[in-house]
Amino acid sequence: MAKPDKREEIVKASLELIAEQGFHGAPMAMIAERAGVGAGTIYRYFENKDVLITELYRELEERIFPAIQEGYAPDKPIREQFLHLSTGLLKYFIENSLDFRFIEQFHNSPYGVACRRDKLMGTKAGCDIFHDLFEYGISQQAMKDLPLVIIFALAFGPILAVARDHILGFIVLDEAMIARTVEACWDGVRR
Amino acid sequence: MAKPDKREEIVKASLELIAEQGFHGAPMAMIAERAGVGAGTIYRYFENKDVLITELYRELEERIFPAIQEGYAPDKPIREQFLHLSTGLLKYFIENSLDFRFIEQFHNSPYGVACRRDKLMGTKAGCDIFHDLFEYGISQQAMKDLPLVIIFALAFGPILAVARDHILGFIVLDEAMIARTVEACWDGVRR
DNA sequence: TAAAAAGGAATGAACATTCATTCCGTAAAT
DNA sequence: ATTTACGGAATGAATGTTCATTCCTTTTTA
Repeated sequence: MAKPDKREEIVKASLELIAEQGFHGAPMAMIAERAGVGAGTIYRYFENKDVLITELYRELEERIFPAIQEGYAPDKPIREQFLHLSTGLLKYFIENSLDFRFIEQFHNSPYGVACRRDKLMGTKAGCDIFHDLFEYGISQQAMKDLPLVIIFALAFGPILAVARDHILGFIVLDEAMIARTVEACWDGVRR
Repeated sequence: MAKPDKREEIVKASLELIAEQGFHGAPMAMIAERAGVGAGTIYRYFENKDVLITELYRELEERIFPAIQEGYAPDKPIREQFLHLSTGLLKYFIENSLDFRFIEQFHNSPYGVACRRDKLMGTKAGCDIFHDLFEYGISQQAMKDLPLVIIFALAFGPILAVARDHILGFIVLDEAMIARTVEACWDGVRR
């Protein structure tokens, strides 16, 4: 239990500190302290800080995509599917604000650009569900015939912005407001 | 002419370096070098790096808002006004990608949060045109009756995402595509 | 008791900022 | 007209701080 335990503590401490303070409010020494380990110990589990951060991001993705697919029914109408996935994503971010904050930091950093590129080029898995849904939606004329990148922007742009506003305390999103927001996103992409 | 010249060089160098490399690819020494001044000279014009960055942001805002108001006609229908302003914003970002990249960096940093807070609280000027338009649009039942923060998210979320994708080279936005994207944003906010 | 793991002080690189000095244009003095 | 004095602008080497990373010692495990 000792070994995986420490690793986990380190990852958790990194997530918290980076989410709360940004990359630069999270020096290795502080991560070590919060994780309750020595500074050198981190390097037994992660080659360097970059690897730690990249690994953390990977682990978050692995949590998120299964979570939002909960109860996903690929046979329902496109609109329903869209609402289901988008609502799931927004709720996940609201309920796991540390994850959201970290991911935002990550995307707005040198790491993030390479990652985005991989994703769009299809090199990387993860957004596949959305990717497939959008392609299907367009082919069925249920959604606007725009490049996928733009559909992604129309769908996720507002979701991320709203999640940010909620987490920063600029607004309180209850069930109803979440539903109305996601509906509005659908209005943006639907034909 | 000598005095404003140096200051301007410093601001320009900062914009370029921060936009291209992020805050951390822009040490003061490098800014000084690119500006063609000594490292100490920067401190004759700006108290410290924070002040330099904040000042730079302020100057950018002063350029942007007038630019997108070009030809704005407050008597046209709400839809037209929305399309005009949003198109202007998107085009500005595409044509001034350094500005866009810097602003994104800024918003995703400790500076940015305080700034957003000020904006939403109405403490800060700038978004007034949008603010007013949205409030009017809602009151006229032309736009969805959602909190302003959410309307902002629906309108600007996609615009910023699309500008980012264009600048990173994931897509090429021509006139037609810009128009279709902005129309889609309108679909998101309109009743 | 040997090997693996953990610890944390020591190291050195990167950085923002400072400050003693130089430079240069203007103006007073001769 | 030439020299001298002055003051603010500019400079960049020096400083002190903050980190990521290393390395050697101590502790735990097998």
